[in-house]
Amino acid sequence: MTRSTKKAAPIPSVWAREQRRSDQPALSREAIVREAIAMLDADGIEALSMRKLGARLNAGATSLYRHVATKDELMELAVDEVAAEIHVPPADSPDWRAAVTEAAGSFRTTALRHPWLTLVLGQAGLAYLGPNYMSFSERLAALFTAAGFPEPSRAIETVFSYVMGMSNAEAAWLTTVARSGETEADFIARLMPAAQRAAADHTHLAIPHAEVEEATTDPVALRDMKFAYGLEVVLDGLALRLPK
Amino acid sequence: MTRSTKKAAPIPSVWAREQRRSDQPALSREAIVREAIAMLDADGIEALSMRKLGARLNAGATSLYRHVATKDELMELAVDEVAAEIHVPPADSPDWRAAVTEAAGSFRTTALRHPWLTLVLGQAGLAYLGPNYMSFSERLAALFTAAGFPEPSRAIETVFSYVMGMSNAEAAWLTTVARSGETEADFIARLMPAAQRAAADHTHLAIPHAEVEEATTDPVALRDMKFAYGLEVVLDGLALRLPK
DNA sequence: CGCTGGTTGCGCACGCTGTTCGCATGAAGG
DNA sequence: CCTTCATGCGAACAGCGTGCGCAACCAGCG
Repeated sequence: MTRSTKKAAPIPSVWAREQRRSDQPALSREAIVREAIAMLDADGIEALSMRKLGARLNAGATSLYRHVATKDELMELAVDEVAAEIHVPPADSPDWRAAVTEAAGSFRTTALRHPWLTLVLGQAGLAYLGPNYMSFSERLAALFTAAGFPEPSRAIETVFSYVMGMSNAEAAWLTTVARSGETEADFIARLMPAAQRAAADHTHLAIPHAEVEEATTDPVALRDMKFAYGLEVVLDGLALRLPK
Repeated sequence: MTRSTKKAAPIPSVWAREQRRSDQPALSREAIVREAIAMLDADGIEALSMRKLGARLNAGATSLYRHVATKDELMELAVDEVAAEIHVPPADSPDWRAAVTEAAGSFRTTALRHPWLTLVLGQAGLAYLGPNYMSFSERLAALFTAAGFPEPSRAIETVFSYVMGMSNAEAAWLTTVARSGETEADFIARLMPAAQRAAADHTHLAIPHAEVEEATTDPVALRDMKFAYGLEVVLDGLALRLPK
């Protein structure tokens, strides 16, 4: 509590005036974005408000607007900041499939670490031209070009759509789990009876016993496997289109 | 204007009392959901508020809560209503690839007709157990099972993730275009110089001339082609996993 | 040293949101 | 006619993003 901003005196008095404390780093765009990301990660996308964010920075809500034009702009900054965490192997990697798998996995783990990422990305389309996001795109393009694809952007859109769709669904699921306050396995175990009952009328929706087993013991591994499976499918399909 | 709800008299007078008009279908869950979908389609997801929705139905905002528990529930109802528009061919179709292509295309056109669909779907994970959505899942499962996939849910998740990711990106793009008030081709033509300039520093992001040409003349066909391309890739990859 | 101009923080206020509560109305059943 | 019940809704609450104008500070200059 470096600054005690009690509202104390409702009467405007020169004497009872708070001193401007210039001890801490004050307010900066970097600090604001960093704290916003922390709040988004911790409490989800709808828990972030300019007022709460200001409070966490020992500042008033409207002070933020000196460094950030609008809340939407703040979200764009947060997205671009987080985009820096995505690792894309260099274009001269010997094995393009391994390299793409690495990039896709890196995007996924980033999206799961920041479950709001895909939501914000989906809401604003291609309006994100932040430097980190552009360099991410650039590296992807280099990778697919080096792999020998005649139309790399087609291949990129295909694999990226899959990765995005899967990550988005997983992030939404993890958000639901987090809100329940239980572990993923416990949450699944609790919901399973209801799911079985709902699937009872629909012949083809039955869940195999083995999957129920794994979902309640190691749900993380199950999700990892599902993601890897679909990615292999997409890469197999793409490999067919590589000129020999 | 069947009911003129002027606030007229601030003094509660028995004489100046509005007659309860029971001429129109009044208020019903169906009517509310239908009108909500209309508003969502017309003005986007953030333009829908309970007050505006009530006004469109010649009703007060809080009256809606007699038929709908909360706004989130209303969105779930809207999603399920719209899910009925998705067409999935019967399981005994002779050509499974054609059938899946049809289903995927139907999902995409539905998602583009209601650009808020993927947003809502992504925000709430698997919490959607509406009857229409379940029957959609059931039909998909039947289709992939009949096609001969040993683990149909793997295949479904793969192709659905792709379709979802692609549709979401397209819907976001179309929303941006719609907000500009221009046609898609005009919008692209206007943004192209900026895009070229932004890509100038990034060697691998150059956009082929042919694509620029088509994007500014027939953007719809270009998007159709991109979607079809990626879908073929995924289906090729899946076909490799079909037991011969 | 004093003055001045620009930057930064912020209290206030506006219009909007989802939702709760309690009351008033009309229809239905006895 | 009286009672019960479902329905509509006005008022109110807490919260939101954000524009405005003032107060406090810092840098540079005379």
